Amino acid sequence: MVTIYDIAKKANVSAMTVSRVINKSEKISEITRKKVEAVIKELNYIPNNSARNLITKKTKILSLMITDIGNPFFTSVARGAEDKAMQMGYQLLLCNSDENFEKESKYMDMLISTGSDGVLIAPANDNSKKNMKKLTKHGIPFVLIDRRIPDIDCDQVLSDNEATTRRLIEHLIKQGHRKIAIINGPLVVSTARERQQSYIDTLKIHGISVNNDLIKESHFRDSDVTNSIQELLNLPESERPTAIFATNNFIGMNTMKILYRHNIKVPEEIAVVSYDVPNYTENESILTVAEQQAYNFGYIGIQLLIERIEGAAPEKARKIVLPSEIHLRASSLNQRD
Amino acid sequence: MVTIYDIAKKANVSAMTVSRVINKSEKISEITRKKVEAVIKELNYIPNNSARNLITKKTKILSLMITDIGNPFFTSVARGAEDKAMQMGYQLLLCNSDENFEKESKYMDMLISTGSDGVLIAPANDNSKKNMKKLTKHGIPFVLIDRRIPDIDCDQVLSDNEATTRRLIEHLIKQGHRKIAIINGPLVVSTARERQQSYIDTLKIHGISVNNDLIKESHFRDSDVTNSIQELLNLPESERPTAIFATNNFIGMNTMKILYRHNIKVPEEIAVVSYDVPNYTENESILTVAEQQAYNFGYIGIQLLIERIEGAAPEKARKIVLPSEIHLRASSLNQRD
DNA sequence: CTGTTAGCGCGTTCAA
DNA sequence: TTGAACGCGCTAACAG
Repeated sequence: MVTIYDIAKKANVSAMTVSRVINKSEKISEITRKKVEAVIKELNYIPNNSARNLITKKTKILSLMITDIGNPFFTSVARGAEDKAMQMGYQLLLCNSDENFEKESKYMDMLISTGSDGVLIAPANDNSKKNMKKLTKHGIPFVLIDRRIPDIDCDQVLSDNEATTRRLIEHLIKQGHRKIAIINGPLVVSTARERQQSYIDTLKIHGISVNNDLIKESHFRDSDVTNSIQELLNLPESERPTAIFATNNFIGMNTMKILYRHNIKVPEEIAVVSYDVPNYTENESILTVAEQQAYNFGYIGIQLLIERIEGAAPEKARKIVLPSEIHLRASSLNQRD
Repeated sequence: MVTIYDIAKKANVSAMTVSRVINKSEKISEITRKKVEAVIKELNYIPNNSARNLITKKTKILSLMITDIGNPFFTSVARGAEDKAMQMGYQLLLCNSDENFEKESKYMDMLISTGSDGVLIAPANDNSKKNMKKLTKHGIPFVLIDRRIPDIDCDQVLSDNEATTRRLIEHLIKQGHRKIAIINGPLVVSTARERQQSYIDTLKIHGISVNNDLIKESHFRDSDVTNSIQELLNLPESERPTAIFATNNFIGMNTMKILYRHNIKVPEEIAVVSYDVPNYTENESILTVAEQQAYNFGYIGIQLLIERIEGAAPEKARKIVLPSEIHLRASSLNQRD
């Protein structure tokens, strides 16, 4: 391995001078700089980051903690994060928590050990608070995306859960629906809570009483909605929903799949709307969706994070809310429209 | 920051003993081990990898170089890679080359500097050979996935391009098609070449002459097939294809989209088959596809890589070929079937 | 089984 | 503008 000492010897300078050249110090004569640079190129020297990190405590590595890169939403988040990180000279470590606090914790230790300069995180659930405290204790800045955590005050990039849900539900109401079911993720996740609250509030505003039999809790990942839908279908005619609000893309996709299996016509028998889109690369779906700015969650998140790391951020935590765009499609539109 | 010395002092042992406990050395008495572990937990100690790497020359970081995490194929690859890496105690650095050699090179320098223990790479194209040589020069093992590179002998995980293409084309021939077009990626990519060769060979075997007007070169990413399809449609009736073979998922998806825009009925007017699937999370498409074991490309690739890194691999390079599974769907099936 | 010594490659601090 | 000494946190090699 080539070290600064090898360079120093060959260039007839001290190691320190070489170090200065590498770190683009100003206080180097043009002549010695050229000389050292020549030797560096000649010997194909690449600095040892481990040694450097040991002193500077900086790695130029950021961690991206998401629940699953397989979810198209997070795939786009990752792409946005990656683009910004690369642009700013950082590299990105990928972590999939699978909505699991323990797995998240394990990653957390690894990324602290590696010396991540910062973490962009969509926390598994409210328990993740412990992991956030751990980061704080280790002096590692983090930015929350998609999901907030009670009592954690930090930079955040969030969806407009209240407004988007309201628009989705009001759309259904306008289509004549009064019995609207919600199939949600676990309520230990902030987005699930906020979407559910907005669902309830919107119904009430429009004078529709909330029926708890129409509120189902499933999972955002591995969202097996078979039982939920079966229960909805088993309800007496008077209660049976004419529309379903799926609170994330997987739930939306699986809801469509299961309804299809039950030979239930969408939207004639049951209309469906989904928060977030099942597939960001395709656009031919019949599903009415609220499309989030997934890419920007990552891109802006990393931007906030780097500003924080490099001391370019205001002391006060920043909260960015990214509005969604609703695409009305066949799954929720009456034919007469 | 808590160091092994803090632990040592509090546990009344030497730093070395603490180090041994951390590294799960066998030669530690049960009693001292428990004692040390207790203090580690109490002080929330997390090892500093930079310091450790400085000595061991290992970072426990692997890099995954793919062309685009936004491509569902590579998303699954990434998930498989991540799972195996995590399981083996490694972390994964994500790199998107965007099918671009220059971008790949830039990442290459970064990951060498960071000290990746190894690289799992789907190379941008044949030019990537230079980057492979660079890795070799720096003693960094790598495993090629999806795409091979001429004259580079190393562990590889590849698709069965020849056989899968042949089965796809023979399926079309059996459906009565004789004028079969191919919309391909750039021929500087091995998979494009192999799929095209197999397409040509299969036609010849079945006594169908190859018409160069039916061979179109597009891109695997940003695959704008508008022109290619326009040209195909402009062909005189006698030459106009009755079927299209799309050589990757994006091309397949976009082909469907453009045909739809042209109001061309699939499969009645033009049948379509695609190598690789546009969406791994959904299964309701009408597109006939060859589904690759994307997850295993990543999972097995990382396995080979780690074996190589840890000296557990045979000297001879290993070549794993993962067969695809063909799903026959409406886009290529005659109604009378 | 445990401890001591030395040094990994580099940047900080200070002196020249 | 340049250099010498020191130490970051840890582990290899050896000694006990």
